[in-house]
Amino acid sequence: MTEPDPTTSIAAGDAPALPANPDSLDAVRAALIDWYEADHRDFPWRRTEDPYEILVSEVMSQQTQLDRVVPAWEAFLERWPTAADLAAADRSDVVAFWSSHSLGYNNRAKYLHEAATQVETEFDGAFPTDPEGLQELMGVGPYTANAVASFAFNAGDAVVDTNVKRVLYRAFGVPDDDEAFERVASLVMPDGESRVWNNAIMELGGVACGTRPRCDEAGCPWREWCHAYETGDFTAPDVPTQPSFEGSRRQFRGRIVRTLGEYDELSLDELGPRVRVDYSPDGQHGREWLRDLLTDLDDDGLVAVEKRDDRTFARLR
DNA sequence: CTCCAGGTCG
DNA sequence: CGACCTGGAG
Repeated sequence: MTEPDPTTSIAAGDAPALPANPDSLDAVRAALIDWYEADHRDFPWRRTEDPYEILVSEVMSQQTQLDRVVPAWEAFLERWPTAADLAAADRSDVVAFWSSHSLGYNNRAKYLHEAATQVETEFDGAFPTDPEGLQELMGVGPYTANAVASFAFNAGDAVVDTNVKRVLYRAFGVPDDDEAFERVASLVMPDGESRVWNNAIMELGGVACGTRPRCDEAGCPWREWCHAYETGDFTAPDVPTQPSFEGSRRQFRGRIVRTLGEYDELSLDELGPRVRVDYSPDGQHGREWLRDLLTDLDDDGLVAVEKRDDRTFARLR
């Protein structure tokens, strides 16, 4: 019989990359875990295995840079230390907290509150421990379910986010295809090691293999196997560029929620000028424009709109 | 100006 | 598939 060829690619595509030789695959795995355990950023949620605390960190991290998440995460947990505490809170308080801490996407505050309620009412106060169960929770999709299962219970599959995709694309020539990323990510993760592994590969994507690669500065543990390091081609998968936030509908939705978080209730003409300086009741950006935004926020369950005495009032819901 | 742990819902 | 959020860093 022939010896296994150590350069054979497991990844699809034409770039030879991930070693098929089991010994080499073990070496690839061990190198990353050793690198992570030797030194990594000390985020506070990496010191807990409480699924509630992990979930809060994951939801916050999806939209905000990690350094800015830390103080918000600590303040949130100080105010609502457990899922039961959060479930018992008024949703408007949770949304107001979210907005005042500039955490973005107020809908996620609503989802988090709803998820805590589900844990209390549908799961008897105990988080599901596997990704399938976790996905039952509002606002928890495949990504977050895997992350929580991994970091809280060491029971997840490989996490695939844009960081992981970029690492796999560069290092092993995995084609820019979601199924290929899932397959290779799952293959390279050592069985039963989701907690340390997912932390480690995301750390790699965050500090060594970002948009700007820092292979040598960060002491990347995969240099000897890395296709990009060998060729000098550090192209990364295309990430869809998002429309500018400035002046967008989203920006004004955010301002409305933040403003209502500071008041009990406001009429249209009280709210308008606080949301945009060029508000004029009958102008281009007037009552009609504002009422349209409030209607959507009402539909999203974030704001309550009420007509009284021929006037319209809004409050956080 | 673009990028950043962008993923989830309807 | 479109909508949803922020602001600092580079």
